[in-house]
Amino acid sequence: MDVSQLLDQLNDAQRQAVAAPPQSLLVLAGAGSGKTRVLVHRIAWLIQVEGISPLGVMAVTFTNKAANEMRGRIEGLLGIPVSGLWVGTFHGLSHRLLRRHWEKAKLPQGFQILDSEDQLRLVKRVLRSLDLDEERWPPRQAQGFINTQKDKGLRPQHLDDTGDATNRQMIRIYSAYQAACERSGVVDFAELLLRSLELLRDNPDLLKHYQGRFRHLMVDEFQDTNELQYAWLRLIAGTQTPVFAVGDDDQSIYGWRGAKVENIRSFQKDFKGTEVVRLEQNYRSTATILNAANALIENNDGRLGKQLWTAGDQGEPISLYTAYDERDEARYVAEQIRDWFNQGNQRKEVAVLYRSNAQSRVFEETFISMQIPYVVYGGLRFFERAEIKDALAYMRLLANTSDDPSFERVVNQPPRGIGDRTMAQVREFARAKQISLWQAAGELVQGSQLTGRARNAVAGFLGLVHQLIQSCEGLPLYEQVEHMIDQSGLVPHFEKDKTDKGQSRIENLQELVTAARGFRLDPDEHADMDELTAFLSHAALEAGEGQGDPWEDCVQMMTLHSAKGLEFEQVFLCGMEEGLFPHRMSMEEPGRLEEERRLCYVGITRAQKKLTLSCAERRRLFGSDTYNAPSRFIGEIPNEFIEEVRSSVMTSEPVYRPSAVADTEVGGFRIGQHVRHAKFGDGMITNYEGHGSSARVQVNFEMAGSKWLVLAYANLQAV
DNA sequence: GCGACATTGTTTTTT
DNA sequence: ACAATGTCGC
Repeated sequence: MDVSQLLDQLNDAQRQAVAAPPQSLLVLAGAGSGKTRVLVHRIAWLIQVEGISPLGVMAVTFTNKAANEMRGRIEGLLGIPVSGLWVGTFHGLSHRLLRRHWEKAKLPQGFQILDSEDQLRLVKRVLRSLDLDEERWPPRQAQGFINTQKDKGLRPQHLDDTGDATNRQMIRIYSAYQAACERSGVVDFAELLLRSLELLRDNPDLLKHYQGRFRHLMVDEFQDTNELQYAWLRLIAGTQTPVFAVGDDDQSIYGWRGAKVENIRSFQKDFKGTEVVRLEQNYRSTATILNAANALIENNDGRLGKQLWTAGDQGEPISLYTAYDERDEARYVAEQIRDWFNQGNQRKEVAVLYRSNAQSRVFEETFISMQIPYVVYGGLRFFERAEIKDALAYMRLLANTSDDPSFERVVNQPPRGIGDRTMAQVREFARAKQISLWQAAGELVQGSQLTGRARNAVAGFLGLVHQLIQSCEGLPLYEQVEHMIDQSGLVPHFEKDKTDKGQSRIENLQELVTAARGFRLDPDEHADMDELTAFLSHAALEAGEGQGDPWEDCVQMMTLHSAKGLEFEQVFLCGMEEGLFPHRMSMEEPGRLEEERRLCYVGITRAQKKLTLSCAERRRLFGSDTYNAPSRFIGEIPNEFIEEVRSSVMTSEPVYRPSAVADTEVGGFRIGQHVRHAKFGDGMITNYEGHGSSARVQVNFEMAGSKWLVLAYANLQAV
């Protein structure tokens, strides 16, 4: 393609970024400002104009989807398939390095990847082996601790024993967990990154090789990087390689899982001579929507600063619907969508966005009853289904018999009489001799420790896997999967469940064969792997699509988090209520509240033409009624952009609708009332939920701040 | 090994 | 409210 064309399609700021001299650059790309476009054009520019070989470019993203899209668009732009260009996720690229240099990384060649669920199972097992009570040491907390440490680049030996008993125990758990991983030849997600970082750091020749190879690094969604990812980037970049980082501090919504927006600031210090380019022209939304978004985000402190603008029209005002309850809210949205569709628009151009997944239910019920097709994003994905994970565990044992987590998973799945008793013996034996469960089981069967029934059962399982290994030798991947499904006994086992659940499990197993048949080795991605290992890694790193039928014209339903990066002509932002959004768990801390606000900003900026906000006066949540005030975020949008709407039809609501007094009164107190508490002093009731003895009120105390109190115990005095 | 019953937690999610 | 675990008795 003609070089000049690369720049022709861009605005000034975009062009400045794309054609920048080869130095580090920070692109602050507002929502809808053509971020991916700039990234893709920059790569094309480097290859075509700067004469950089595709081999010299690495582009890192967070999701596989983003990586695939980027690769596709680069190839579209250049008109040829680009091989040798490393485009992938942090985890995918780390994985690639580890497979290529498994020996130097001190990993077994057939190492397997644990997803979060596998990891949690393993943590539980480690806790049991340390004889720790799960009540006192919640597995999830231990898992969180381990991942947090790894995300900071810390190994157990780096952690200080602060003298705190909890901390000491956590370090002990982390150590034991890590030892279990090493013995089994498995790595968790964080380990992929940390291990590859250590690989490069501890092998200067390797590091030099990769630093020499990659002449340019590109990072997408830079605001979402955590400490470890940023350290990984810095290591690979070294002192010479320019990094092209694209991000938006206003769209940082993953702080809760370790993302550090601060990395954006550090970037300018860590990479000397970094230029900053702001992309502020928005090509997505109407001026009204953008102005609302700008006004909202102004309420956050410490932003790098950005003002989105558009050359387009004002567009329609933002609608605000205040519903009686969540059913009324869903009904209103459904009607609006029906009208929209009847006016000749597509349903798939409409998104219903909410803060938490539980909110989707009412919408689903309403859409079904009104016969509006919809898709919900973000359920269980294909490779995460229990039956698929069972099947994959068998396949993993074929690849690596010392994979203890997989052994544990299927040793008695389907049930074959190997109970806790027997497994306890096997585990103990394995621990004593420092060998894998597989080896331990083998030796126990050989020896005389196991008796009659248990011995037969274990021998049966070992024989089954042995036989699978032999019969799969040299077969194409999908035939291996077929063999495994035939011989494992999983199908007869699931057949016992006569419900459609059992039926669908069997269908999924069939689907796994299809997936295996369709699996193609990618020469870049899977260079150092056999077909089975490549397939298993693919399954762990790319869990497959959630639900979603791209052919049907469906309303799109998803959480605000999963909406990031997407756009729709019409967007409904639902459940705009204090406690729900901002979520109750994030309301107290200023930092977390700001993240909620950014989430709202993300939601608003998804809309191209029309945005509707909705909230409900009463909402049934966790079994009891809650009465939430409208979200503060609604108030942060200037009134001039908002138009309150009423339902077009009379609802049946008045039948149940209690009087205003009854509505806001509980146990003799009402919202707005001033009360006194023995310990917290004076305050005002701002909210309540539940009835009778379980009724709780939220009181904003003058001195002690906002608290939820159970009315029955709080002994509040009216002031 | 399975079904019945109790307990528990319930923001967001990728890899 | 409700689903997803965990526990217990046969």
